[in-house]
Amino acid sequence: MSQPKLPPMPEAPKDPLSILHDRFMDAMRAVMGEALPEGASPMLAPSKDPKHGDFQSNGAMPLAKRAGQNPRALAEKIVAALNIGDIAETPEVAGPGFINIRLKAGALSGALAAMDTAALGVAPVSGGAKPQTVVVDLCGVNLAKQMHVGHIRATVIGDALARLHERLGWKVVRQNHFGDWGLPIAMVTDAVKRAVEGRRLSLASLSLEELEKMYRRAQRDCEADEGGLAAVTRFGLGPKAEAELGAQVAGARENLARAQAALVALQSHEASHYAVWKEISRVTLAACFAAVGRMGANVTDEHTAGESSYAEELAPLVKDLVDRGVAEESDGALVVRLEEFGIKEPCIIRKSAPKGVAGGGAGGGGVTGGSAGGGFLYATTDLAAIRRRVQKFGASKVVYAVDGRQALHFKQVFAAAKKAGYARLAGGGDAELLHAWFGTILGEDGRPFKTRSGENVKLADLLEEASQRAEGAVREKNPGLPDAERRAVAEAVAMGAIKYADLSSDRIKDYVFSFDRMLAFEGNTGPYLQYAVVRIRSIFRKAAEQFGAGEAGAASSAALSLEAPEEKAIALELLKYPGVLRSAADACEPHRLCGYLYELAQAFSTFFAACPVLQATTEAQRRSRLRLCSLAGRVLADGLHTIGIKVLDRM
RNA sequence: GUCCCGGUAGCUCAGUUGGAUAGAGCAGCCGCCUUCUAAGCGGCAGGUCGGGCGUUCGAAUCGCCCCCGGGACGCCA
Repeated sequence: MSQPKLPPMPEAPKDPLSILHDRFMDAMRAVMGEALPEGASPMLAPSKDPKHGDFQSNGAMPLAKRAGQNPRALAEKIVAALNIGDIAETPEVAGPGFINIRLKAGALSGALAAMDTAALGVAPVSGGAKPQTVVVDLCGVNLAKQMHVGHIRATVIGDALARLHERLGWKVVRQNHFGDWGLPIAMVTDAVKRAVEGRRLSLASLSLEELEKMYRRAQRDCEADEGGLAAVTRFGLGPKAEAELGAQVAGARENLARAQAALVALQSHEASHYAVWKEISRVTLAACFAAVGRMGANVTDEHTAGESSYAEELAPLVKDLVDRGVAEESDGALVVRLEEFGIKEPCIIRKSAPKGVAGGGAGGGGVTGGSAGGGFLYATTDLAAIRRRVQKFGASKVVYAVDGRQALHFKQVFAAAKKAGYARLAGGGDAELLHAWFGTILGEDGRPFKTRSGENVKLADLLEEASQRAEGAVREKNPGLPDAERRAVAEAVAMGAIKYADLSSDRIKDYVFSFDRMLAFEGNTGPYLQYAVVRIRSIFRKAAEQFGAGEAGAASSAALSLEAPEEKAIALELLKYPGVLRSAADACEPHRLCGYLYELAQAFSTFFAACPVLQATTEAQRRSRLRLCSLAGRVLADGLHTIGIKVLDRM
């Protein structure tokens, strides 16, 4: 068959959209000459309604507005100057100045064949040069605490953003910013250490449940009810109340003092404290990696950088900021002022000196930070992290998958880092610092998702429940599956359902968590997408049975004929893939990819119902359709992999 | 009080630098399995895009003012 002549394609094939874009720019320049404004664009987009062709250009209208011309007349002029006869029919001008373009059948199949490569038409961002580095901050667990629903988003969104960048050829460094340092950590370390010494606890068999209880208790035991005591004394509520509160306050003060001593011991790596802390850390992370691994997120020990790993850097960092005049004193605290960034609230990097005991805070700077001030704060650690990520890891982009409530904090830290020069790139300019924030997971009552008793829902429990529910569903829908495969399928379906529910809506919004909806397996869900892949793979199994093992191979180079509207619709959908990936990564919005994959799956399902593949009327049609199935299947599988969802052969 | 984010069909959500008749899914109703997995497909019905004013050929989208909900606001992380 005669393929249309396309412009030379050295590396990645040019998709019809970028070809059209170039030709339109030429035509617009020809029509407007010098008057063509700087950022002018043909504003090409896929048409929403097939009646309006395959693509439309909306650029003539704004152009006419700025030039004070009649939009329709300008559109006509652009069309007259347009040279796209090789790939498209003569465009029509419609309405106030829309230009509708219909591709020639050969151009569509040619473009589709061009993207039928291992890379699926996706060119690496670096364009063959040395890949750029992006750091993705994700997961964010805390020592001695179980993961709960709140960690789903930081993990799943962060992992998806990392995968998106990897897919586009970035070098990705994942960083699990582990909350393993500071006074609260010292409290629980001290409590565990004493329990072990008192033989009430065995270090060898610590469980995270126990640790979490001890963490809460230790914190409570350090909270002195000073206000209560003052009130009791002032209002003379009796010696008994006074004595009870007095004892509470005295005990709390003692506990606090001991925790502060423990912090000092930890900072100097004193052996007995350090060993206990290390073991608590190990137990916490083991549980974290188990849960995260079950979800298929790639977060392990090598991606984990505890706050403790920055402890030694904080005092020199603060000194550096003071020496260079970046930080200044304010009410006894050290702050970086950010008015020049339009931020009123300064970034506090060291507390004012406490009246009584020294120490405390994230870094416990009261000890290592010298006598001039109090402890460091989490902003201090985050500044050190930016410095490490940009200057040591070489990141030109740092993405934080962290709860939206920290938006102001990150605004401050990003600005402070730039002011301090910690985000400066080797080649000049600052690294891009991006807070890819997300909203809260809500229960079906519209309030933050909690158990009936008001506790946080444990991540591990939630994953297990999803898996159980999915297994029931799989048993019902496909009773023929062997036990082992059924469990594997249920597991993949359950995790896919949870992750897709999280990724498929705009991350910035809160979303309502519902097992029933995500596991209904209907409509816009993870299982629907997995199912589309399963149906495609099933076709290929049957093809091998009916036509021999070589059939798939024969189809892979078959001529594509896109006659049925359902075939054409898939083709147009497939061609969007590279652009969607790029836009999702640029905006750090995985839901753009999810929406696309859902539309592709829908296009496939419609095709599946309308166009017999194995029962096609001719061998040529069968092979063309098989090739279309193959492409759809590979894009779906690639896209699902890119958002971290497993693909199955059967379900 | 200041600032940030939301408000789109009964419910859950999409809606690309302003573009054509605002789209899906669920729930409801009507069809479709002797043919590749019906976890599917086709169709019907469902909307003052929170409200108002403005900008213009054109506004869910941009500007201003309100209303409602959530969140953050210097020594917690």
